[in-house]
Amino acid sequence: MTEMSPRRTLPRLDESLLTHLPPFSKLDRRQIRTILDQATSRRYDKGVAIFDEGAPAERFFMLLDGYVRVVRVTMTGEQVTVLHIPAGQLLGIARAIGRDRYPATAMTATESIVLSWPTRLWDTFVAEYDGFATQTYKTVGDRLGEVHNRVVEMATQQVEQRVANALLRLINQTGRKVADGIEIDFPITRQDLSELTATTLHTASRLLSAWEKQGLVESKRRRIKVLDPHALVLLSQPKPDL
Amino acid sequence: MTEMSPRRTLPRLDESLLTHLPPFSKLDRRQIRTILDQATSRRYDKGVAIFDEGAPAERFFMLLDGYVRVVRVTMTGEQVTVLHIPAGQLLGIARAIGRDRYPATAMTATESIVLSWPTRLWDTFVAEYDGFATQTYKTVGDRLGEVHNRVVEMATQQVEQRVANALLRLINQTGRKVADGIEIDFPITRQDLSELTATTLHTASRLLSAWEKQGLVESKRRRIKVLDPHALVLLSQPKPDL
DNA sequence: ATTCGAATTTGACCCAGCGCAATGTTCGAA
DNA sequence: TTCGAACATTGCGCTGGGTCAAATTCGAAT
Repeated sequence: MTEMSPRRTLPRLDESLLTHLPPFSKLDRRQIRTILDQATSRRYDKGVAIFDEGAPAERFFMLLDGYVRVVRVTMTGEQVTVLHIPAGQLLGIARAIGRDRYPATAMTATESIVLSWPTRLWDTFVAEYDGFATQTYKTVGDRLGEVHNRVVEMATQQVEQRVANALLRLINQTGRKVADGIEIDFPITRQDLSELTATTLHTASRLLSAWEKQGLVESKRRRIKVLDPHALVLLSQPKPDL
Repeated sequence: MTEMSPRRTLPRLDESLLTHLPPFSKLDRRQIRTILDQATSRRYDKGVAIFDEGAPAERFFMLLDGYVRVVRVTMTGEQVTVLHIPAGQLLGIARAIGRDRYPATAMTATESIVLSWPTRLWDTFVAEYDGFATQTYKTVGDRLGEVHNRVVEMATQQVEQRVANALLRLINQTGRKVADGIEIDFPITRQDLSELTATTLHTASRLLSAWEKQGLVESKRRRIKVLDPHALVLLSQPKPDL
């Protein structure tokens, strides 16, 4: 079950895989073909590390499908999720920021499909492919912004607000509309949610229970469905002062 | 007192100002001369904004002397210091990450001297000056790492540890050795310290008082001197479990 | 010297949310 | 169908640190 699928280079990756993704969107068919031919494709099970903090940055990656958490582990062993990366983004781009080791661990939050290239090709990509660098740096900027937001959130918001916010972000990024609400379309445990919001499993569970009683959400094990997003938005807002 | 010194282009900025700074260190005299001739130099009083979150990124900056805090303001008006920028770094480089507005406010933590250029020149610099882009992106990477650290710190550490850490960082970055310890060589209030560590003025004050009683630090108003850095390091470490 | 405001200190109170612990539920594997 | 492991719920007690309030000290300006 924790066994990995073998790494393999698929004989024919379809070009349409990349044509819509920002870093490659300006390229022509031939260029994309070249890029794909140099890529390695691999599937990862849920919950495994794509690369580890501190390891030499030998490859860089494009997340084709799935979801990845960027995680840091403290000296005392607890995990903190620093940010989430959705499908369609590059990751492990240490090279872009002048590092030769990965600054954090990337771990799949769901089963994922990932392309990768040897880091050696990075400079080639930047030099040859128009818009590649620009788009990449835009991504870096977005991430910087996201992490800034996390800092602000953690500094100023209550746990309840943070959890509400996290849920909202999740349904925005990976929400799937269903009959009576929006469902997060991948398995997420209370534990995951607590790591996202820097709280404990217990508090997260209590909050979800409370919300469920109020009819805001509905959740079975590992599945969360938001029935009333607007009410969550209200919760995520700081309390109106008296 | 809150009056600003007039912006002015100094007739002769000395080239040695820039030669040692990473983004420019690979350039020759003539190139640096050109860069300086295009620069505007300006002094800022302590506590004023160099640029504001959301404003069009019309210029980018090099902090020659002083200290700058990158600050975000929440909808409810409280300030959160996201990171600190020491002299010798670029700032306001929205352009580098594909933004056309500043994503946060930069505010002087001390009196500061700043060079700036119109954003229009950014692409020129990147294109013409070898190593400029690379070095800049390294800076971006460092900042990303720093903010990551803040997230981890805030997620896992107690207030006491965070404040200890903040002090240690301050003495590392701007510490001045004196007879019986290391002094932070710019005025810093308890308030400042609390914003750095996401706590309250009161708690920060209590902690410093306690440490002063134990002989770890010594502080008059706006001045902090660390007598026993090692003890602080111990405090900054998570408690050994029983 | 006197005044005034900013910075600091300290005490008293209180509560969000963490730790602990026990129990219940769901699901996949055998 | 049974079993075990992973996931979830909930009660209870406790405390770190936030809030409120008041007093004190320092420094700079008049």
